[in-house]
Amino acid sequence: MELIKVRGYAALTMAALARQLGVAPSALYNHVNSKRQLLLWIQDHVNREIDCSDFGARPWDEALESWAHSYRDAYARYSPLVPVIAVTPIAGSPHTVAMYEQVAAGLRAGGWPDDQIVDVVVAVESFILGSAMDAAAPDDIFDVPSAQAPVLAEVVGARVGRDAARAAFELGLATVLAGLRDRFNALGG
Amino acid sequence: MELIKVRGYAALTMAALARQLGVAPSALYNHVNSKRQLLLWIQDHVNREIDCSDFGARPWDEALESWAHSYRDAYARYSPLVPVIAVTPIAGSPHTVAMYEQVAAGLRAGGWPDDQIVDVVVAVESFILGSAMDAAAPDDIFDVPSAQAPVLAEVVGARVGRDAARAAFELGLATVLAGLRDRFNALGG
DNA sequence: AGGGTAAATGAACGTTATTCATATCGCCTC
DNA sequence: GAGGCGATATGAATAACGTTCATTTACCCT
Repeated sequence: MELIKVRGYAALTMAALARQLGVAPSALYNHVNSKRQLLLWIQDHVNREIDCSDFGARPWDEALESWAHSYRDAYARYSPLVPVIAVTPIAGSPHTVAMYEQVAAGLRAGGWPDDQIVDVVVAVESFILGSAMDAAAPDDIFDVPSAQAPVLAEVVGARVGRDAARAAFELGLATVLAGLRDRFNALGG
Repeated sequence: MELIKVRGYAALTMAALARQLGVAPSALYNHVNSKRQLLLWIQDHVNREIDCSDFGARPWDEALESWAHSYRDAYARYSPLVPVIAVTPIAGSPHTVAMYEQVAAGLRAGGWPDDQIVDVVVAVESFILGSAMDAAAPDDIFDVPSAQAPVLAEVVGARVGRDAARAAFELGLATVLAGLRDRFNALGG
């Protein structure tokens, strides 16, 4: 984790890690099966930073909101992990399992039907992980000559504020939560 | 593109591409600067598959819906590209720029204010790209021993149907669109 | 005292993307 | 038709990378 924080994610190589530990690269393989497994350990560790404490303590939508914020902020700092975690089974990552258990229990207690809970979680998580990747994008990603795309150039210029990725995330999260409340209220019939 | 389709994405190596073309690997560098640039060409080509034709022809929310479907389906087939496109400036990818121009113009014509259009697009796109990555995940990604996480195990079992990733995407997209309509209707004051 | 286990080592391998000096081919101009 | 130039192909080479393996070292427990 220290190596990633100091030198950046690309610097996390087996050789660099070994050097950091004052050890030969091959020695690492007495403790970890592969680099992929190492990344899974890191992912499970990062997931400990995610705050699920509002589930059970507050209404489901507020809990979902603070969870989403915490989740996005954690992976905005470790965005190269996103493609890994998106396709990796969670069994074997205890903190990850514990997180999902808390989220699922919170939604169930909030009144969501069992057969929609996973889809709701996956949908929200897809948005979160997409936003975390977007947070790693350069600020000028949409810059384009106005001769080529006049409308686009104009609306990009109309965007105000400094942290553009965060603003888009906030708008999107508010939108998702509003939509989920609509759906939830329509459940009763 | 043929190489990816037949052998899978991991098989797209500079050496394999050269062999496919009946040429030495080093010869490729007379035509492309790096593998990253090659991926950007592929991305721009994939973006041609995305259907934007409803923008301008139908209401903004319906256009956004068909665009999102088309976008997700395209990148569900090329999910390893997602982390690349999420952080790459669009200038220099003509079809990509044209796509965003059409989306931006459609939202503006639909009545969205200039200063929210980019955030709306980025938010929807984050959800789409997250969903595209999720589509590449194994079906049993959430399988977990029920002793470890009883609620989670139960709601995972309660999920019905075959294409789980698609179901989550449909639920999420409907949710996002509902939330956007709420926000749009609240604009007038 | 000795055996077994955990951990470290250096050398090696195969796979990447990428660079470079050199060579070939074909077209345009004189 | 000769000469040259630009575009392209080539093979050899390099630097990372993850990973394997046989071997040694160190230490704890009996």
